[in-house]
Amino acid sequence: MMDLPPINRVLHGDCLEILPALPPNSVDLVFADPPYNLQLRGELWRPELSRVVGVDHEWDRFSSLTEYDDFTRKWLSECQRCLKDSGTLWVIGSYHNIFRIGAIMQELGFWILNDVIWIKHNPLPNLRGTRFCNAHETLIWAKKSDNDKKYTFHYQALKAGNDDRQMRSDWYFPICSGGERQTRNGRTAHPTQKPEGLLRRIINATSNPGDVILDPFCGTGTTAAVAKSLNRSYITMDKDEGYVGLAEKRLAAVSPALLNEPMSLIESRRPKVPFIHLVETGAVPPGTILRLKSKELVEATVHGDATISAKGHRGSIHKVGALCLGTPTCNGWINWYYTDQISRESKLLDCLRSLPSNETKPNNSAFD
Amino acid sequence: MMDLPPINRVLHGDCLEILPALPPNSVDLVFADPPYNLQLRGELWRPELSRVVGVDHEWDRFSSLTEYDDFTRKWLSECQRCLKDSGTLWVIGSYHNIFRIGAIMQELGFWILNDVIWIKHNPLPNLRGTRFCNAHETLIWAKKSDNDKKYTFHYQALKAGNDDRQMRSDWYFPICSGGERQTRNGRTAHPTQKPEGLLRRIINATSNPGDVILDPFCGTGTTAAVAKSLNRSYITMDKDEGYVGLAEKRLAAVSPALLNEPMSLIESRRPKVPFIHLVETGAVPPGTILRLKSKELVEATVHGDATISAKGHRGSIHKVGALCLGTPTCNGWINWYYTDQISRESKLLDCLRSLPSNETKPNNSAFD
DNA sequence: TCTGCAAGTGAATCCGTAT
DNA sequence: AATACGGATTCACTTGCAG
Repeated sequence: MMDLPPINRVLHGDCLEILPALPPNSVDLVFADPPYNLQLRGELWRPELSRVVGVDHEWDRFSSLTEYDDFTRKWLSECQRCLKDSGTLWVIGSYHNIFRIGAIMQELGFWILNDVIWIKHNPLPNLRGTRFCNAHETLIWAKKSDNDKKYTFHYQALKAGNDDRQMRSDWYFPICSGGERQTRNGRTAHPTQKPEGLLRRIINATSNPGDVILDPFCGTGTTAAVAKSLNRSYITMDKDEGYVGLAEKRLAAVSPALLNEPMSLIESRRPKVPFIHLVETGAVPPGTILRLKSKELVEATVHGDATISAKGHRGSIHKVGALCLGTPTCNGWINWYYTDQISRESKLLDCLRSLPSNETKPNNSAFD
Repeated sequence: MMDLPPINRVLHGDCLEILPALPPNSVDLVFADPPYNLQLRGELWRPELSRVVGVDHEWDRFSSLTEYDDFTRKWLSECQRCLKDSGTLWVIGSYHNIFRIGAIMQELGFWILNDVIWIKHNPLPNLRGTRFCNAHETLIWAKKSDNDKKYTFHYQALKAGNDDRQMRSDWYFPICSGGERQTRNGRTAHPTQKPEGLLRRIINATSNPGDVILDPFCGTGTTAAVAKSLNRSYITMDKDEGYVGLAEKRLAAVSPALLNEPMSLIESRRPKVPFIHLVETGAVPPGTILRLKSKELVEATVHGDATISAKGHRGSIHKVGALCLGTPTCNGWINWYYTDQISRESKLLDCLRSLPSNETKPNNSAFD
């Protein structure tokens, strides 16, 4: 057991060996981005015949679910021991691993406070059209245990920074790219580097300056870099010596913020409501007739799948609009009119898009 | 074991007793909204499954977790048995129970296809200001097993309804309210009634008209009501006789949509012209030289049997393209160029198939 | 200096039918 | 059941270079 925790250094080694040597009840906040156990099979190619570089690294390979669970239980258990009673822990994962992590956390006695969804504006698309595009990752935020100790949560500051509305569990950040993305020999250094904005929100929201933050899976050192810039201390480690060196170099270039410097917090916007939403919520039920903004009268019928059909064409409001108008492109939102059922007025579809969704509810059950 | 499944009725009883009597391999789609407030051993479970009730904290935590796990394993296992090999299952939950459900699903051999986040426009705020506002719920979509049977997924229709962009894993629906909310004696009948729009998307996206949909936790009957309105059959049940009556009444008022084509219509594009057709009709006569879209010049000769040859390879436009490019796969239509005999321009083979739908890509900037 | 086009890329459990 | 093979499949963003 170490007498003093190894603060503000990047340790080289396996967290399962280093964590047991840390003193108990000494850490204020844990952020962990463990291997996801992706289990990729074949190669994946983009339609234009470039290959997707998947995560098929040694550190993400486990022989079985059981082996992954054992690994998870060990590092979570050690983090729990290191946490102060008032401390909290964040973990991030995807559907491959997050259910196992959450279940084990509950078994270890962690007290879940929230799950938070990081929604990516620019995820990798589903290239084969076989599933929904995987556009998010899940974070779990939990107390060390169901104790009475108060945990750090800057509710008011978060609210003030969020247009005076309380911060919700859906967070919007673009994936890490551009200058923030760490490189080695001109190539992406780590396949799963997390955006600094995400860490900035986590650390600002759930810790205080001077706190000790533990990240057992250092990678490119995002947690440590943001912690340092926000005047927190960090304890971090990685099995891969290359990442240790990279993180050390990155950290050397980070200077702590002087005061409450305004943080550049890059956020992406929430996606706009697609046409299918209006159909599903009953604002534009199947069978609705739309009219095109054109010289000749063109009428289209809305179908249950939110496609429309007119003049023998079927597809999206945009495609069918373009085909009917004979133009290469068409923004269906500002070219199709519907009849408002109350005022009997003809209105642009786009008007329905800006309505709060609770005003677009049907009063009848199901579709007739 | 029943000879005929009890289609389109609301059964009264515990799903753990009714499900075992259903025939195996008979259900196309399962939607389950399992409870986490359970009355077991005379003890009302709290939303937090790991709530410590008694003196022996460890024992109580594990006792309540394992009881919930046993319950979960049983109903999931029965649903899995009832599912066709091509069938898929949806479950919805919150951080209180979704991690246990997901972990058990993986242990039972379900193959997760996506986790999907239902983001609520109007969630209940966190009234005490102690956590992030819980503004979402998590859905898991999974195949019965890791088999090679094709599951139903209407990719193209979803894309068409989503402004011509593939549907993502973040879904936006307001919570159920207004006329859709079921009441009993003027009060909310069920605390967690799901919005019909959510079920509409699930059922439209992952089933076909005529399919059998199983919901082991009927509640107010949202799944059954939407299934009926979309011309699907349903099997559903509830322990609570009050809910059975309520759901029956609700269902009696639902009429199947008249206008309801299968979503797959949009996917059954007009049959495309095979390459041999172009050779036979003289559009690409034997002897034509094709050039590959690649850095080095690769030329191929078209033969009378619609094979091509280049660099010692002979076969389809796809196979030879892949061999010349060194890629595992290649869509020859969009990688081989021919010279238009009139304009003398180099054009993609795909142009000869002339698909109007390809010419009307929306201009994304028009939607911002 | 500015604009436009081409190329590159990101935690991915990613084909379907006929023989 | 296993294999063969035709051909279907991507979104938002950044960087770099040409003009």
